[in-house]
Order: sequence, then C-alpha cells, then structure tokens
Amino acid sequence: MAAVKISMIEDNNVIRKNVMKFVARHEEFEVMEVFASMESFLHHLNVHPDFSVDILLLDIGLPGLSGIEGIPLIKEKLPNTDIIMLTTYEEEHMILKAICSGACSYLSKKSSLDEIVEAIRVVANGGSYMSPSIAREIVQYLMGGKLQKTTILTERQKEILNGLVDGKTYKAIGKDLYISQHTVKCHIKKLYQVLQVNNKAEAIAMYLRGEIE
Amino acid sequence: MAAVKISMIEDNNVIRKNVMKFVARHEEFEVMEVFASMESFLHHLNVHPDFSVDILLLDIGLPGLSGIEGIPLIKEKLPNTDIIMLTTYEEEHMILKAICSGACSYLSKKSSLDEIVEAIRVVANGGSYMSPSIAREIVQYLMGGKLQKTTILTERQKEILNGLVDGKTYKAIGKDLYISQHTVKCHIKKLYQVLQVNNKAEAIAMYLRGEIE
DNA sequence: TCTCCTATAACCCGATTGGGTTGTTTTGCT
DNA sequence: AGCAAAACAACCCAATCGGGTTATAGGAGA
Repeated sequence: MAAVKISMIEDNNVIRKNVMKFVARHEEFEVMEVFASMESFLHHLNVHPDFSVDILLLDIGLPGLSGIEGIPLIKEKLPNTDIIMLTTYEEEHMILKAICSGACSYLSKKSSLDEIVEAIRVVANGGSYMSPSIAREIVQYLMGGKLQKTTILTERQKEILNGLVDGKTYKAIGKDLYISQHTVKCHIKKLYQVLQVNNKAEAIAMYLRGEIE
Repeated sequence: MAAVKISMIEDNNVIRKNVMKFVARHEEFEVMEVFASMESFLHHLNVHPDFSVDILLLDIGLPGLSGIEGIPLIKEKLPNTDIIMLTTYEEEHMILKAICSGACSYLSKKSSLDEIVEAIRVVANGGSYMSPSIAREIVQYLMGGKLQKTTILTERQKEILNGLVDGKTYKAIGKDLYISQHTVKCHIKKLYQVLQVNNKAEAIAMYLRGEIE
C-alpha cells in the first residue's frame, strides 16, 4: 500500500514541527507541506489544484479562519481527505460542531505523540479515533439527559406533534387523524401548556432537540 | 483506590469465562458475580438490594430481555454503574440506541482481551472507550450526510433562521437585529425559497435535523 | 358511583404568518 | 464603471395560528 499522505494546519510552530517530525519517522506515512493558517492552506489548494492529502491534522483554534469554519471549505475541495481535529478546547459544542462539519476524529492536545500516530493509523484504516474524554462528552450529548424523561405526552398529543414537526397545518393534521381542525387546535393548546411553550416553533425545537419522549 | 468492581452479563459461557478470567488477572479489578441473562441479573438485584458494581460488561444480543432493553432497568437500580456494551452487531441504530439508553462505551467482540481491559481502565477513569469502527459509525451518524451542503444561506438569513428556531416572532427578530418586521418577513420569504419549504415549521425542522449549514 | 382526564367539537377575535408587488441602498465582483 | 446580489423597507390580503370559553362522550381510578 502506498504511504498515507499527511498534512497539518497549526499556527504553533513548535507543536507543528514536533508532531510532523515524529510522524515522519514512521515510514508508512508521507509528510506533505504543512501550513500555519487556514488561509495559506486554502491558497495552496487554489494554486495547486492537484494537491491532495489522505489525512489532515487540523488545529481548532486557528487565528483568522478557524479550524471549524474551514472544514466545509476543505471538504469541498478535498472530499476524500479525513480530518483529525487537534485541540485544547474540549467544550462540547466545539466538538460536535467539528464532527458535524466533517471531522472524523478528535484529539486532545494533551495526547502523546504516540497517541496521535495511533489515531492516524486508525483513521487510515477507516476507523475513527476519539480521546476518551471526548468520547465521553459525545456520549453525554447523545444521551442528552434523555433519561428519566418518560413521556409526559398522551398518544394523541404525540401524533399531533408529529404533524406539527412535519410542517402540516391544523387542517392537514385533522385530515390525517380523521378529526376536525378545531380538535387539533384544542390538542395543541394543551400540548403547549404541558411543554410550557407558546408556539409551534418552540414545540418543534423541543421535540427535535430530543427533549421530549 | 479500592478495586474497581466488575460484572458481566453474557449468555455465551466461553466468552464470559474467558473475559472474566483475563480481567481477574489484573489486581486493580475485582470480579463480582457474573450472569448469563438479563433476567437473572435483575433477579439478583432484587434479592440482594445492596449489590453494586462499578462497571458492567453487557452483551447486546442476549436471549430474552436484550441488553438494550435492560439498560434502563439497570440504570434505574444502579445509576452509578458504567455500562460497556459488547457486541457483534455493529449496526448503527443498535449502537445509538444503546448509547442513548445510557451505555457509555461500545466494544466490538472482535476486540482483543487487552482492548477490553483497556476499555475498562478508560471507563474507570471517567472516560469513554469506542472501538474505532464504532466511533466511525457514530461520527457518520452525527454528520448525517451533511457534507457538501456548504452554506446556501447568507449571513443575514442564518441570523433570521436562528430567531425562528428560538420561537421568536417576526417582530421580535426585527427588534433583535435592528430592522423592521417587514424586512424580516422579506428575508424569510427568500429563505423559504432557498430551502424549498413553505413555513416556519419545515424550516426549523430542516435546521434542527442538521440539513442546513 | 362519582370524579378526573382525555378526546372530541365548536365559537369568537386579535395577532401572526405567507405570498405577492414595488422600491432604495449598499456591497461585491468583473 | 457597471451589473448582480443582498439588505433594507413598505403595502395589501387571505390563511393560519394562539388564546379564551363552552360542551359532550368515554375510560380509568378512587
């Protein structure tokens, strides 16, 4: 198998050089150009349209265009490049945003060089590496306090809520459930009381955020 | 620190004995009673209300009450026990269901004994261990085909959409952004065209399902 | 049996929304 | 400099929504 091509975007010179030097010692990896900013990387992509890498190590806290903001731009040009985020900021929303944007792995900068290389190997083999603390946060998010939130809604209310989420009008929901639109409205009024919201938008948001049922 | 108390629910005698024998060799772990079915475990909990473990290895494909179905029941009695799922079924929905139910780690049965012990250590330290292939699936789920959907919305439209998602009226959004409600409506009209929806509900649903930005 | 709750249905009324048109101004790109 | 796009603003109008009240029928539980 050909060597796995690696690149890195990291503004801290010391970290960038150390990591890439260590990676380069492993002969299954081929270290490509590295960059100190998202802008310089994107510029390089424009100037060299043929440039590609298999795995990109990406700092989340870059000055200027941040790592997260850059992910979609990178994926646009290099859809087959796997991105490993490197970061000191382990805040939940950052992590989720990065993963949702297309990063496939997430490493704390506290990780050892060996751990970084291990992560690269995992990703090269089609897996996804997560630092334990980060995995834990993702799990927390997925669970989303969903425990012990055993349905407060009646069956009918759930059916109606589903209609709302689908963007249906009262009339359409009534038609679906073979009841009048008046009745639909009546259910919805009670629904709002139970959920402590005042309109469709909030009810839908609550439902889709998984805070119900 | 006291030994970490470990138990296991697994119907396959060979696997159960091998794993627990290996775990027992590590003196930081204390192997407790093990069980061949969810029912016998739950029964044990009822008979011995003081029984507790720190970490429970749980087979997902148990006969009778499955591992996933049992998680909420276990969590009810032992809220502080961390659950590590062991499984051959790596299907996405199984994994997500297990995690959403309260499992904190997920191991493929292909994992080596060393990997299992490593996972236990990680969990005992408050982390969460994921097999690379499973981490990948979770990442896939979180990304949800969201790639190459590089923002179609303008900055202004995003701000407005955020207002909608928060359940605000046009008027309130206008106030927030220092523009008139007419203008807000105008933006929303264009927004709907771009997203190909006809009302707030669908736009919010699209946003919260992560199909935007 | 007699409540309590849910589901059903209807009415009124004001506020909000969605869709249409028509503009001016600013901004970005060529 | 000039064009296109986006942001801004206002008008009309019909449909929808949110909140209030009132009322009947059926099922669960005290």
